Amino acid sequence: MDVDIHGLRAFAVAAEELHFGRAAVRLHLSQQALSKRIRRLEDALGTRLFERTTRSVELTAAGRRFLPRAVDAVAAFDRAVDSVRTGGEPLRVDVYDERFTPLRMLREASAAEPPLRVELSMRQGLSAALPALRRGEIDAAFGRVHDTPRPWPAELACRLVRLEPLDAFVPADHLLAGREALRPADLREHGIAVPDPAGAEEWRGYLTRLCERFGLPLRFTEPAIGQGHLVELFLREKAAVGLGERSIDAGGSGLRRVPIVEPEILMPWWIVWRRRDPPPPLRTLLRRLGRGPRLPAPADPLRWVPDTDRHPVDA
Amino acid sequence: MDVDIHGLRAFAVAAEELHFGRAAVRLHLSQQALSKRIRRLEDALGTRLFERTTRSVELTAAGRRFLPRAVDAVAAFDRAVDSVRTGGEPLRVDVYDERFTPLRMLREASAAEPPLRVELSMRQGLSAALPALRRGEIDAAFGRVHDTPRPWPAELACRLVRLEPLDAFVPADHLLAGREALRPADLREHGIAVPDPAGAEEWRGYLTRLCERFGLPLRFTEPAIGQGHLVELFLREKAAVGLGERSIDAGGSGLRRVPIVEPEILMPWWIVWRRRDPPPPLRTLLRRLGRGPRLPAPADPLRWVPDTDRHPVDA
DNA sequence: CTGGACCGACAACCACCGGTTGTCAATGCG
DNA sequence: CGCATTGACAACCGGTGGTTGTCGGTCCAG
Repeated sequence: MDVDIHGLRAFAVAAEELHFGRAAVRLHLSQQALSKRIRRLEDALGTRLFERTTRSVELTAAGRRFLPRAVDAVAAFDRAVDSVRTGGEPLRVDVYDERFTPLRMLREASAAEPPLRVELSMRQGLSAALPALRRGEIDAAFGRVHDTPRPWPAELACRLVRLEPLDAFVPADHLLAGREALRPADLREHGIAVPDPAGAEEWRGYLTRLCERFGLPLRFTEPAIGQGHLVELFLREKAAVGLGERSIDAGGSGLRRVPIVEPEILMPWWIVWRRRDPPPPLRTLLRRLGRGPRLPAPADPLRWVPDTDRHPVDA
Repeated sequence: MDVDIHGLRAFAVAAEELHFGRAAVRLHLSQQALSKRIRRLEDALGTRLFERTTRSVELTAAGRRFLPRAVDAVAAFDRAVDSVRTGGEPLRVDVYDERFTPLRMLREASAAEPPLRVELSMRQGLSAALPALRRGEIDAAFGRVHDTPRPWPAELACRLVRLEPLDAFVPADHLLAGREALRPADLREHGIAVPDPAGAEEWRGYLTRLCERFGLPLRFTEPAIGQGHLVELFLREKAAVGLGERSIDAGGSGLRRVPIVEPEILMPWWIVWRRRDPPPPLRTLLRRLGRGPRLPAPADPLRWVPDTDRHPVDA
């Protein structure tokens, strides 16, 4: 049982409103929670701050005496917090490429309260991002950790943060364009086309394993530069099916998106960082990204990742 | 994840100590809990406040910027709480006996701003004070924690707060009255006389260890009731030397005080309280009493305490 | 008088917070 | 090399503080 600044703030707002329901709304709590909080404060202070009836709330003499001091303490607290909140270093994160999920995840995570300042880089693959991470040039990188050079560097930690479904993208006049959904086996006679992952060996490895697993012919187009270019590359395909993240915006381009199901083909996104002494904004980011999804079991008929991705890299 | 005043207080204390272990003691936490609390604060603020190695703790630039603001916020918070707390319950403290150091220490500490309301008791020994403390009848007690019954109760915390020198007190016509200072060995042929500590086994233990260490004959007079009575008891001694705290006022009584040096004989005063949820006035008192003195090393030629007193009781 | 609206508080529930203990890794020193 | 010191990680768990559901008291209109 202890007095805390949140109690003082709750008291100050309730004293201003003299109505627990309105004060609760301002504090983003339920009325009951506010009632409890004020009660706890009174118990901790050993005195009543409000006289309450079912219809009115009034300050006691002790409450009136306390109010200016409480307001002062809350203001001093806010000043202290604000004095340091504005001056932090930006978090430097590599998001692989703008077309993919990491950028969106990072945007969402960094926009929550308190907002994180973030500096982006797009090295298009952990081959380039991991050395930068190890040199301290960036604080974190998104990518696929399997099919990267072994041994995995001991100073790096990683965590799976997303399994992004891949869908088929075909021109509107493609044979498969009218389908509601496709199974991987449906792609076998057409084959798939994706932009060459260039230096990103981990994604080349992923695609190779995907096509081996489902017996799909694989062709790499020229590397894509931005989403618009990707859409163009897919539109050029006459037979092969473009394969891309579900989040790709194909609207208005003449490109049609068809979900792949049974199993969904999942693209595993991991975040990688230096284990030792991560800066607090990175901790905040990691917390906001959460514990990540569960990997599908080997025999899961509904979701697929490569077998390699079920094994830990950072033993 | 939220910033709170306890985080600010932890930061302020850690910034003052620049040593997490000592700061944790002051805050009545384990070191790990403090480490975590600081980490949480840093995460919530989005910036590092300390640079830590296994051997040193330094403020960052952000930490230095934040510190005065944090101190200000904590002070404003304490002022607010204390402004309404003056109507709270008095702090109940046992000071052993009016003749000794604890009463003076408590008076000084409680007189500081904001003043603490205190209720005294004098149970003359931790044998009586500890059960009262455990029963919640008092909030704290002063005494010597060694040579008390084992095991030390887990719910009780303690801290050394003073090492009070003992001096010799002799009638003006005593053989040793003209001396500027005495060494313990000088007392050997005369022996020492002190009032019987009655139920205070911890002080009986202390005196026994003292006399064993320096080969001093020890005699207990009748128990003393108040300082005036103590002075009378010492004046009655023909050969033996009275032993008492330096702070005893012997002026105008015909009693002469002679310092004991090389080594000074130090009386260790500890404060004891229930670990769990100490009331805020007790927190304030503990803060004002400070970290306490350093115990002399075993081989220190200038200051002496019993060997037992160098070992922790609250393991 | 009755029914409905308003308002703060009680009760039950539970996610998670923040403490503890145990242990580890890094560092410094004799 | 062994030992001491120091901050942090890991596992654990009691309890905190929120939520939803409900209650009792009060007021007012029909």
